[in-house]
Amino acid sequence: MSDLRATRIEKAEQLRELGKNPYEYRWESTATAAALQEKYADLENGQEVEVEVAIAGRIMNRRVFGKLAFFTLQDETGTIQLFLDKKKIQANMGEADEKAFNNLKNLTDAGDIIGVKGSVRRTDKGELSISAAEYLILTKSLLPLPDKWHGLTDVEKRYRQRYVDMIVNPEVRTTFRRRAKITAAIRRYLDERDFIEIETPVLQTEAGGAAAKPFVTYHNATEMQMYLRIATELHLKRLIVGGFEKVFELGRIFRNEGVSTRHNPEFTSIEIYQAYADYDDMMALTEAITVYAAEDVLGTLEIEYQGEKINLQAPWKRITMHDAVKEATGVDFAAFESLDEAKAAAQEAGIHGVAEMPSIGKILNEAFEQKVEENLIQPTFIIDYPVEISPLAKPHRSKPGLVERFELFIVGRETANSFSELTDPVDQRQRLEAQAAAKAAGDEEANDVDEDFLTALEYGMPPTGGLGIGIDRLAMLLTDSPSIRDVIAFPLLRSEKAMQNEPTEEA
RNA sequence: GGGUUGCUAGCUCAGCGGUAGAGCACUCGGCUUUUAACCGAUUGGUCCUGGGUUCGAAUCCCAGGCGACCCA
Repeated sequence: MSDLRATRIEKAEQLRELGKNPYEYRWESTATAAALQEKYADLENGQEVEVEVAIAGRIMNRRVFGKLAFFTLQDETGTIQLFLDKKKIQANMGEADEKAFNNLKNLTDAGDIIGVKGSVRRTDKGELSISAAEYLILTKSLLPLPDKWHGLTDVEKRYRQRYVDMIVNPEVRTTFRRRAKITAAIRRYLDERDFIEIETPVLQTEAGGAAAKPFVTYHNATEMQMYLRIATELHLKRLIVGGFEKVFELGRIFRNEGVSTRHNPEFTSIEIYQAYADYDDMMALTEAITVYAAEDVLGTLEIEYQGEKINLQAPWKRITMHDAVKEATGVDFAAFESLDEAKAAAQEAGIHGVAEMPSIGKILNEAFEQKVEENLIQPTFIIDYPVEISPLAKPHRSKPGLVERFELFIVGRETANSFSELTDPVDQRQRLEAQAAAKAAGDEEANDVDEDFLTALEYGMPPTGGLGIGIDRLAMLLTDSPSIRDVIAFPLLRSEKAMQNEPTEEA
């Protein structure tokens, strides 16, 4: 199907022969489509305003008559019609180009990018338009746009060729504009409170700070195997040791895991650490940041997600993991003396896959994931986790066996995770060594001991509250997007070409 | 990992064992108030790939590829 393309290359060539550059250098606009639509909303049909405006954008649609043409022009803000009258264009451009109007008819296509100068007028039929006096073709497009009516709906194509998706589905651009506003709002909020953003390494010799399988890579010059970070936690804590009291990093994290509507192997988190604070402070901060971002982006705290009404008004519900599980299953895991007792009760309550679990804490967590998580629609802090699943959190000040940790759930999804950070280097070493042992025993989500991190802790870290927020999931919530791929501009997809060169160590 | 499902023209889709189709887009002709412009004519295909069954396969079967949704 190179016919269309060949025709357009030929048109570009014709433009060159006419002394025009089909790939121009610059254009100065004085207006945008949306601003004009707003400013002249009350202009009556058939009325023209004698102002000169300059605008540029992509031709989305062409309706061409013998001596008159209507183009739909799209810029980043929206669309506006071009009213192209042969007489007017020839009167203005005719001296230099006697075929100016015909060239517009014959050498432009839907998809081309064009600059236009003219006056503002509302046509007899009521469409606000720019009545063109002159135009300049800025970029000749060689490929046809998708069907002007049905657009681009093939999901795979939309992801693989997101630029086309963005051209023809304006709501996609709205989503990414909103996502940018979310991250900007969060940074502004933190900046105003004297948090500073410090960039920590993506390439690391030890992956740590989370339970996840890392991507492995190799640095030639130092002959080191390296990992892409799975969290920013351990380096941000080093900064706290170093004397910073309020730090954060909003950036990309990599986990070598599957793809789903909630997971992409690279995603964005923000981790925030505040010295002399604890997880109660972090709960308040989580609420404040989310509320601030929602108000900035949506102007309201009463939002709708996939048809469900969500109220972000703080304070949010807080409930311990034990109580949440007890409410849902009737089982009180705090009451068990032995692992077997807990397993039996869990199985009785219809919780699957607990037979091999090594601790009551893991069973509790499993019960939570199976019976509670998906029902946490309104923002809810689940607090006080078992120590077994929280190797970086400080022991609870009053509840043995638990740590001071919370996770935030909204629309059934974990959206934030936070602790009073563990600052005892001896305790921390024991817990990391247990993780390393688990890795040695085959747990792919466990990682080795980061000795340098422990050294840092031994120099002394102040009491610290830490918080991680999943930016993609927050963006999904605030853009009403059902899939994480909708809020990632270029989500990971398998290569279209079958790859034969993948190394698999699986036997 | 399992289940369901999709892949046909640039786009959106129909065809489901008997000569590969429609609308839009493209090309050509006509047209000064259209907005899915209209009227007329034309053009356009690795039916995802590879095997198999059959006189005959886009269609049925097997394997694979790339997606989507659901489940553990």
